[in-house]
Amino acid sequence: MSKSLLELTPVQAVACCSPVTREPLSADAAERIAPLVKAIADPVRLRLLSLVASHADGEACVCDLNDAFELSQPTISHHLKLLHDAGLLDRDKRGVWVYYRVNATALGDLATLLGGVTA
Amino acid sequence: MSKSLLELTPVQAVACCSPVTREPLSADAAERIAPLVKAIADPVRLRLLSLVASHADGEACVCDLNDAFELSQPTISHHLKLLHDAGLLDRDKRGVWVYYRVNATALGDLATLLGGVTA
DNA sequence: CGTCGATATTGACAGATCTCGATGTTTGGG
DNA sequence: CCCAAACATCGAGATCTGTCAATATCGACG
Repeated sequence: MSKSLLELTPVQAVACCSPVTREPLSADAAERIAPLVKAIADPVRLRLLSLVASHADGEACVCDLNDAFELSQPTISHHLKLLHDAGLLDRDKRGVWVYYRVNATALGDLATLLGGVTA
Repeated sequence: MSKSLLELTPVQAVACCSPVTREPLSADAAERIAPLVKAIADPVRLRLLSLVASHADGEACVCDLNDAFELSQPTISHHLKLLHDAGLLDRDKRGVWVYYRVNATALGDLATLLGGVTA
């Protein structure tokens, strides 16, 4: 992997912030938050997230996910990587198969950040 | 405006849906939700939203917003249009000035949709 | 070992997005 | 009227993104 181990995933960089509606976001904070939002700003990734989240046992095998779309395997792999890099999906390789599961904390933080209402 | 009056803004098309984590999102629903998320998937637009939301009286004049960025006036105008088209910002023209205010319901719906946790 | 099946990575291309300068539109004032 | 100021729209250029085919990697199993 080309990414430094010292780097934070977008979601880690965001967990600290108060809701967007409370006080003006600094340019710096906005630059850190945007990638996280971008990660879910795509119909395929929204469905992937949703599929994994609502799957039995809370996890889904890539093979299942591939079958749910009329897209090539590399394309699904690409989207999963983006979600994983953002910290929204955790990955678990067991044998030849790879299972993804939602990082609920990450999603929750993001929702709180946006909502402001949701305490 | 080139947009039909019968069309829904992204946020209107989304308000009906249950959280992403509850059940698999249909391809159709995902296509409707994604534009709304895209609308806030940019650092400038996140800051604009935040600036408007946290502004005194809950509204901000474009002139104030322009001054908060080192970007050209057309660029800010472009981003405000995207947020407005998504249904996240309401617009109110008074004389020569234009005031934007956050559509709290829209933001709340979006947060709920993502969080699932937040009831 | 050699092969096969499951994922990931790479390289390339089309289309979307962000930004700007130039220009248009609307409103209030002189 | 005509101008100036506030904001929007247009057109263009550079960069980013989604997708695929081809290929690499990695683990299981004869």
